[in-house]
Amino acid sequence: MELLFKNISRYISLLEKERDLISSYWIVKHLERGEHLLEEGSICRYDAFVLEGSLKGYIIDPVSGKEEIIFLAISDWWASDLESFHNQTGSKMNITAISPTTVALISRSSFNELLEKLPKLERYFRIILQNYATALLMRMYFRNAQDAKSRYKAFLMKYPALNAQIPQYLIASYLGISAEMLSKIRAQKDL
Amino acid sequence: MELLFKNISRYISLLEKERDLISSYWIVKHLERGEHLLEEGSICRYDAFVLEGSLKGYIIDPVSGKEEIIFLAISDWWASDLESFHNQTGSKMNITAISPTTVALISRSSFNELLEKLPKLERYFRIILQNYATALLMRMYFRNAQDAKSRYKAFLMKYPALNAQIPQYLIASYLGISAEMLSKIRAQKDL
DNA sequence: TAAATAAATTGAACTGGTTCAAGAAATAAT
DNA sequence: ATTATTTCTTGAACCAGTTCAATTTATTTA
Repeated sequence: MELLFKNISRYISLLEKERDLISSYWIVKHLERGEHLLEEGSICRYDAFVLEGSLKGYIIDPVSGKEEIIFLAISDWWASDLESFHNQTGSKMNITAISPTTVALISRSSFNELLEKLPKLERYFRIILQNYATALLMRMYFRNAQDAKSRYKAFLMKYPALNAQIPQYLIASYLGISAEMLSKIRAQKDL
Repeated sequence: MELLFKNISRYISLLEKERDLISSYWIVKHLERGEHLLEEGSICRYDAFVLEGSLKGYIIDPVSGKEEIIFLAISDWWASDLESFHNQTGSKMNITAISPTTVALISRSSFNELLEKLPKLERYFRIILQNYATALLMRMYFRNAQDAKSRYKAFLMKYPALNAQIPQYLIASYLGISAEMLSKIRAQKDL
């Protein structure tokens, strides 16, 4: 939980008793490799902050049955289906542990209650969403504007920690390229 | 400005004097067709809310010199380079009026001051950013998971107003396909 | 309303990346 | 340790969508 406080403290300052208040709203949960945090069709009951391990968020193509990676999350990242969590509607997404993982969870009702009791958290969430939206916009741009190799190079620069922890075929899908293509790119000597 | 209040009121309630306070922080500006709101390299000084008309946000490819549409914005939408605005750093983006356009502008310092005086606006911005991030994630997903035709069909369903107001070649770029391809898709009878 | 400019269309040649298939290497389970 | 499973690699055939080029249609502007 220390990790979450540290993350929040980057944007707003917290008093001792505010930390305690925040703490009381969260549940820590452990997931085995392959265990689901969210399954397609069900409602995203919890917003998750990753304390340790790694998760993948993905959509299964109804035709080919293939996983399309939507996001990857490791320690110090958030992982949930924003839409499903906030509207409490059925999710199109699956979230599954890639490796043994520990997450801090908060339910929708707790989330609302916590924000009412501690309105300055609105600011924290506003800022991290701002950063998230910026990152997403660039990720989308790069998918069309740059070829597979440049995208992988940019990914290596930006997320070395992800590259080290996540299997290559999932990174390929995250980048919007086939696993075979990424393998061929990595085989090239001029990276 | 009434449009902005209406937009905000969808998520939080505003008192008469709060509206007045908000009003005092905004500048209304008119842009001619082709006029720039933001140019690559310069700092995004204002966050813009579109009152009337249409804007395009785009990045010019350094190699081909082609415009890559990042976003399209019409009446009742926000339009700015979030990253450049919040960090006051040089932008990679251009924002230009597609047609004669009226925008409401707020500077970074006014934005901060306004949020301090009226903290409940944090909540408004948090929620619209949440929705924005959700929309972006889906837009990115569709670019890889669906073919050009399905993307255009989904676009027609989701943004009929955009389709009616924006030239076809800009919509093509927004969807991540060539103008020629979109022309061919539209020529097909089974849309 | 005519000339100039911008936008849309169409066809042919091309290509970056996919898909399929089959084997090798690495990792996990017993 | 050995087996089972998952991940990675490599090559060949293929294709959705691009690029280029030339023409038509629509929209501005003087």
